[in-house]
Amino acid sequence: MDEALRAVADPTRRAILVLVRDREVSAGDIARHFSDISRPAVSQHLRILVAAGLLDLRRAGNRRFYRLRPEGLAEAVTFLETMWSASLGRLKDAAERQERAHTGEDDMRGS
Amino acid sequence: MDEALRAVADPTRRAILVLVRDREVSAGDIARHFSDISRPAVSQHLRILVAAGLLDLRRAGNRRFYRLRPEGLAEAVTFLETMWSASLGRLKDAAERQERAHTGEDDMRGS
DNA sequence: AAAGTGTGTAAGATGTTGCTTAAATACTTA
DNA sequence: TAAGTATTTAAGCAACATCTTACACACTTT
Repeated sequence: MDEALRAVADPTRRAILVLVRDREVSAGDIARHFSDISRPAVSQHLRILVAAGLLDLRRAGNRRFYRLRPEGLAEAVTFLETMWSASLGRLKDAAERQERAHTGEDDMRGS
Repeated sequence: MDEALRAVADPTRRAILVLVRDREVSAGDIARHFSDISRPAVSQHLRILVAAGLLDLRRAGNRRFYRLRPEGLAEAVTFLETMWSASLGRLKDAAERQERAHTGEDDMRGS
């Protein structure tokens, strides 16, 4: 998870993920989308993403095709969702508190 | 989102988030959980988390109480889930391909 | 008001990241 | 096999992140 979250923390790498989400894209085509940084820079980002398990690589002749590997995000998604779900808990608590504040009203739900 | 994901990329900060997920915790109590790093280091992490919108701060007398602010994770969670959902798409595609491979079988589902 | 707690800020050392240019590798085509 | 195309690796550098120690601030208690 650590590696995946570190990888995803960089905006260029997030842009790459979006680019290869639905289809394979060659290293060159990916690099062409980033006019501001050099091809080697993109290549380094790709290496990091592959190492983090976030990208699948297929070598075909001259070229290398990258594609999102969503399973690599599993742990990161789980972690963030677990944290995120705390908001539901808080809303629920607030609702219960408010409900209890209505004096004399019975709570229909069990527990 | 960028700030939130960068904040979450650090393991110490993730540990802090877990610590304050369900309850308020004072800066000192948080720091006590990290025997390996100094109190000021923890304080700096707290500042980063607050700046990223991931922590709520309540000052009470001498102490400062921190608590998870799940809304701060909204964009990050959405992004990761969007990426993550690509796996569902892929499984669906694979299933359809396989189905089509069964010669002469009709596809019952529309589209 | 002085001393005691709890906490944050400043300054600086150290390690890490992300970029660039130059060179190397891998495969393809003439 | 020589030249061409696609891509990565190497080396070096500037910027940034994280830690530490020393200090400052804000409240509380005596």
